[in-house]
Amino acid sequence: MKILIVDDEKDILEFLSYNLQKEGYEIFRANNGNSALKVAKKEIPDLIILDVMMPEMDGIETCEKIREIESLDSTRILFLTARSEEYSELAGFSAGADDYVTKPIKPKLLISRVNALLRRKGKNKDQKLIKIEHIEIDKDKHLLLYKGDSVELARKEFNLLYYLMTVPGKVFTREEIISNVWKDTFVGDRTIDVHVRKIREKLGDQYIKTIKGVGYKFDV
Amino acid sequence: MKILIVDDEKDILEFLSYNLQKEGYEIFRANNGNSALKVAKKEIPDLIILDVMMPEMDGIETCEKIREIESLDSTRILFLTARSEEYSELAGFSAGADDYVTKPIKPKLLISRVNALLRRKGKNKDQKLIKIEHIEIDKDKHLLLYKGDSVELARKEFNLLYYLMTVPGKVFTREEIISNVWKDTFVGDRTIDVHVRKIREKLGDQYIKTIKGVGYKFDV
DNA sequence: CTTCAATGTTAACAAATTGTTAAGTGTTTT
DNA sequence: AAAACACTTAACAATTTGTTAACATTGAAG
Repeated sequence: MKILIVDDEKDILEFLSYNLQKEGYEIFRANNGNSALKVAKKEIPDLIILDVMMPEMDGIETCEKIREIESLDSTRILFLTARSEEYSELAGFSAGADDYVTKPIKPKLLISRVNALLRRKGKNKDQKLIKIEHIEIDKDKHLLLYKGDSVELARKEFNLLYYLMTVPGKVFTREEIISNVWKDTFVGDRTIDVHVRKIREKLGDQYIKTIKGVGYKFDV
Repeated sequence: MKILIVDDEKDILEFLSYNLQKEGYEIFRANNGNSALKVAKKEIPDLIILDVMMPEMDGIETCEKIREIESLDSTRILFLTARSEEYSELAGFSAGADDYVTKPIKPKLLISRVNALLRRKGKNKDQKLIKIEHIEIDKDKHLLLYKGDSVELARKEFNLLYYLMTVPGKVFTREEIISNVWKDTFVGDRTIDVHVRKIREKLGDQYIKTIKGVGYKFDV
């Protein structure tokens, strides 16, 4: 994970770099907004730590400019702000910041916030588009294509198939399926079977395989 | 860009008008909440600068009323507040303010905040023109062309259709639609359906598709 | 090759969701 | 001020989806 630190004070740059490098992050630095933009465009960091108070272009403005850059739309932004500048918290969030930390900086706190931000970022990579042989499934569009033709699935059928396709070949137990597709509602024994049957009706029998005594899997 | 300044103190009105006019903005004035509402409805300013402390109707209340006016839903609101009135910061944001500046007013700071707000507003014009098959939609002109002919949609119908067309094919949940088209106002369950029906009446049934249990999508 | 638990199938029913109309309220235009 | 329009809601209709019960079939263990 790459982190870009932007501050006009050398001491703070050093201090942060040291602490975050220890955590295993790859660090880049800039000492003003313009140089930050340049580095960010080139390196596409996962996180940018911005000091609010900087001469020329301040953190807020830099943040706004960063948010205009398409390639950086998944980059997180964390602000450093003096405790007194209370306004910056609000302005910062409205400029597109994800979090902020007040000075004086406590390394432990900063690191935990950084870890949290990047953990949250990494987690968002659940696949929304899965393609296996002739079958494509797009969660956002709620669309299933079989050999290029759209196949209509009801919500539960869709969710069930999607869930099985997230790990092709893996056998999901009934228990796993219930807790992921049905969440908290309690349903009877045959419910899954009926849904599986409806999917098979529409897609053909060969894709969802029954492993007797274990569960179901999606396979080609 | 039009700015409406609302303050009961003549000096401040003068001071702000002078400074913002220099920046090239078209200025309107009001010295109380009621008159502000009248002018705003007529002129549809891009930004309203509101003093929090005013006799009769204060800034917060005025802001709330502004936010209830349909035609002003893309208008930004900036509060002027004395440093001491910290409560106003929170109340202001929850009333729908976009930013605030504390008195005493520093012209340079104010101007940079105003510029930032209006820049952000102008920025949202990516995708203001969407064309899909026979359907063209132009957000600025509030214009919808179907096979070259203009089709009149009411504001909510237009906003709803526009929102769905921003990502053709993607299913938008009712929740997403409510929070993007209706912002903070709370409306009942059937409201979306009724608007969808009206759009379908004018455009034909084939474009907005219902995904039962999930939401609606625009598709060709 | 039986046996029997697990799974498949069907249809009926229940539940959830959406569609439609009309009426009430508020807003804008004439 | 009246008329036209826009928006929301309520009430009910229509539709789709989800679940279950009842019975049939399957396939692995003995």
